[in-house]
Amino acid sequence: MPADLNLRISPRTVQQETVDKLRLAILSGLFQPGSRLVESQLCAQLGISRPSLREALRSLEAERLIEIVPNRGPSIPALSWEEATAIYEVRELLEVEAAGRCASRIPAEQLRELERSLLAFEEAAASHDSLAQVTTAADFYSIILANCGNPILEEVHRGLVARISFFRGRSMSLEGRAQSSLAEMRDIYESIAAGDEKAARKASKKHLLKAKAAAKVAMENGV
Amino acid sequence: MPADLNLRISPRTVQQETVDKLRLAILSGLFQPGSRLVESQLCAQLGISRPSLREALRSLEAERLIEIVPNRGPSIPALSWEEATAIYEVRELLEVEAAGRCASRIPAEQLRELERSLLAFEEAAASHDSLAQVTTAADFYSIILANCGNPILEEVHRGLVARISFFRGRSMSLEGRAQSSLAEMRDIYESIAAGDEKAARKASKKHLLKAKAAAKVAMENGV
DNA sequence: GATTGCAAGAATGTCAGACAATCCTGTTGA
DNA sequence: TCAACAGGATTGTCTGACATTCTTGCAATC
Repeated sequence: MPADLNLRISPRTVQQETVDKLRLAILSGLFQPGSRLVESQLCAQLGISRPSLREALRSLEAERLIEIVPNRGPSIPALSWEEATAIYEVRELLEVEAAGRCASRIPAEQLRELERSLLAFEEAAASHDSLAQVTTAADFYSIILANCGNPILEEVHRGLVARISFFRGRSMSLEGRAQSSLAEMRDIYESIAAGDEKAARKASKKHLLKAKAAAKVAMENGV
Repeated sequence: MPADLNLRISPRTVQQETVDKLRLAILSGLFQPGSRLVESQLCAQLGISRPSLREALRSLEAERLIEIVPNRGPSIPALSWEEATAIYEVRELLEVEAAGRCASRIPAEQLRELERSLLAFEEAAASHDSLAQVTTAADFYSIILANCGNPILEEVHRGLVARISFFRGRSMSLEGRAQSSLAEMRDIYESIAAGDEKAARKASKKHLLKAKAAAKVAMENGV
């Protein structure tokens, strides 16, 4: 029996469920940025006790998905454009690196998976379902990050992307953004498929810069 | 009155104090890797209640400084060399970028601060106090990261460095490591002082590669 | 009318105690 | 020797409580 086969069934605790539910709610924009989360209300809605909720909130605070100010409680942080820019810059650093590494080491099976996710995004881009666009695009990146050979890169990237999900939904719904995004992602895919590390980095960098620019436009339009 | 002047005095809560105390304890190696942290014991030692402790533990879990397995409780993760390598690689990515940016934008006052920290490390290197060496070296990086113009870069870097503190103490006590580390750091400082971005990146990269190699040796020696 | 001061209500920070579910360990029995 | 089991230890979760702090509306003052 392989040693790394983890047979432990990890029971899902109330706190884990709560973190997942709240994270999903935040990422899908259920709460307005700046709005406060009242513990007693959340307890009632989630059907859990206050200690369990507070543990979950501490986890989300450490992920920077919420802020907790002493004696004021938790709230959804309003991301400034400066912060978003900083995140995009670091994300670029990580994603470019991941794409480059991925080009030289992705297994054939995973490459097919990447192609599938590209096709899924193509379909979403053709429709006008911006939620599907964001989801399928996220899948595409996830596969790249998961195959770059560095789990930390993946972990950090996931954390950062979560924090700018607010902008990604809005920029994707800009006129023509989905289509040009598709073209850029196809470039990335083809560079990786060709095993061309340098091209993959270049394509990835270009994509990120355009995504950042689109996010800026979306923000300034105040969509 | 400037809008960004934060006059709010933020009261320190029990949970914050606890997170800080435990983090410090973990980083200074008070707990053996793999050892379990028993809630009731920690409560007694810290003089706090279990709910407060559990909140603090969730924060530390999200920072990846401890692991919490359902029904087994918190423990200090034993970092494998593969994980440490992955962290060193991402750290390299971030630190090289930060050094490069820093070279072209650090204010004169902060540059002097950087020089002071270099001198402090020099002093520590001359002594055989490896704790002082790690501390002063950390100060040196902190100043670079704080002046790279990207707070996210700094934040992510801090999180990663914390996780490999275990190795840094050990590698610094290798024969001659402190001295060669000093030479590398002086290179970085001088490149930054000269405003030479390219040289700063190069020097930073070289330093990181050597640090990683030293950490590997330290680990294999099983110090 | 605008501002200050105050008081009631709401929300948070923290604790104590409880109990079921799970894990760990040593003993017993085959 | 190995498997089953019993007991204690530990965690997951809840309820309830209370002091402290924040918020808000109203009254009083300039």
